[in-house]
Amino acid sequence: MCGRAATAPVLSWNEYYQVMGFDLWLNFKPSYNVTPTQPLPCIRVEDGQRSAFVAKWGLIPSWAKDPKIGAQCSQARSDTVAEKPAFRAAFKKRCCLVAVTGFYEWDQHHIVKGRPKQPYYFTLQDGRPMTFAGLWESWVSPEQETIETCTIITCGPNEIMEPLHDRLPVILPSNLWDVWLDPGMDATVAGLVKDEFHTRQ
DNA sequence: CCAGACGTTGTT
DNA sequence: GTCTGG
DNA sequence: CCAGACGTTGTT
DNA sequence: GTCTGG
Repeated sequence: MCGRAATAPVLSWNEYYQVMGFDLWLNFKPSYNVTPTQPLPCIRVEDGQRSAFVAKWGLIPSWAKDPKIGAQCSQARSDTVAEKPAFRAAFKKRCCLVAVTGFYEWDQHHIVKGRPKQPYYFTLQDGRPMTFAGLWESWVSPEQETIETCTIITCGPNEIMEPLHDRLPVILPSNLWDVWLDPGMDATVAGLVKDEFHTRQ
């Protein structure tokens, strides 16, 4: 992973879809700056098969009366996600991958360090898309409209992020995708939260 | 018992 | 849905 | 987090 | 200044 002053992603979405192994995804409109409540491309396992879906960023728990809570549930801390009422149900049964080409993070220490106030764009060093550990949820509105949402897991910073910011999305290497997606592997998943989340990528 | 929260971030 | 605070 | 708004009405 | 929406 590396950070640079914010610029455009390095992979086209067509290339991205190919790398991720999915067909072109007609109902997702790529964006250079996704914000909470906007759609993100996700991957989950249904009947033992990976499938792609689009979910609004910002998890709305199934019990929510007001969907606005979703905007505040755009991230879930790795150290508490298993217990928090808003996330624990999804954590047990609805882990997903969130697929992006990169992400922005603002410089938390710009004033103290005398740096310009600006966001940085982070990608993997080789420019491949990256895959966040996420959760998804399904919420039914009073009008019986179903809304699928997602959140991303965050952990502490690695050595690259640390000078800029104290949080970092959990980026799963490809050998952990199936582990994270397996709904039957609670113990392993819990282990991931405690251990792998804090390793460096 | 009922009512209300349920989350993250930041903080010169 | 489930927990906490009053 | 940042960006952008920042009002009024009504009241089974 | 502070809240809301993205």
